[in-house]
Amino acid sequence: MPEKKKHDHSALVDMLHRELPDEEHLCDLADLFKIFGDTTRMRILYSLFESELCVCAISELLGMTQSAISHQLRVLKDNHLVANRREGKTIYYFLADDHVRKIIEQGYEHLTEEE
Amino acid sequence: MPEKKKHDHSALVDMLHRELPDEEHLCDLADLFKIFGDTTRMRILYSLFESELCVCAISELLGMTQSAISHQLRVLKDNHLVANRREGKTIYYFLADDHVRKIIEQGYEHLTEEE
DNA sequence: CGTTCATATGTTTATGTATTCATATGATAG
DNA sequence: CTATCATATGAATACATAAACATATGAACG
Repeated sequence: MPEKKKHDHSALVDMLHRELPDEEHLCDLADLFKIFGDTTRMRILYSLFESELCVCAISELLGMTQSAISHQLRVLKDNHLVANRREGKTIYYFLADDHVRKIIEQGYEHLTEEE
Repeated sequence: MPEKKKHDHSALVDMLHRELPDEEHLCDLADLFKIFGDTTRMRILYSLFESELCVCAISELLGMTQSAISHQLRVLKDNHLVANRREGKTIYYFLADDHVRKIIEQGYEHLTEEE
């Protein structure tokens, strides 16, 4: 039997290992928060709190190029945080889900209660 | 007076500009979510859901070097998501705030309701 | 159909950052 | 005060990614 040296946690570690959710779920969760973790995307999402907006309205509002906004809208759409509808040439984006609001509001609470 | 060309949103943009919270707040919010947006940090936080743990227990549990864990614990601590206490040579880390649980749970809900 | 407007996408570049490796701190025991 | 254990930190490297730029798609209109 192996000598027990130093700080030994094997029992605790074994137990917790059984309790932790799959790595995959935790990874998905991190990936979700990563989407919120960018100022441009956060500003876009916040813009859409009020109402749906077309791409060029968002560009003007945030003072950024249409390309930059389009790229980020794609990320948001791929992750089901926004959706869009077409009206002629114009495409309107809107929040896909009420969870988006809740997640952001929860984060906001953390910040404000901290100061 | 300037000719009105193309798609014009100036009125809408002006209005929304007044409604958007400061850039600073939105940036802070993105920075907060950025912390959750890393698999290692997410795994650490999840480990601490059960109970406080010392650094080397976390390292063993996640199968990562002590250094990597220490670096990430520093990020988490600087952002007030975890706190620690000393007991001799050992330092125990724990969740700093119940918001941490809530934010993660909210994200988890979004993921599960989606599939 | 060819032009124009709204949006999307591919590529490049610059910046941020997670991990590793080496080393430092700091507490305890002897 | 020296050795050892737990943890922290500094520097280097490797990888991810946001924005810019150029170009492509795709709808409407004459």
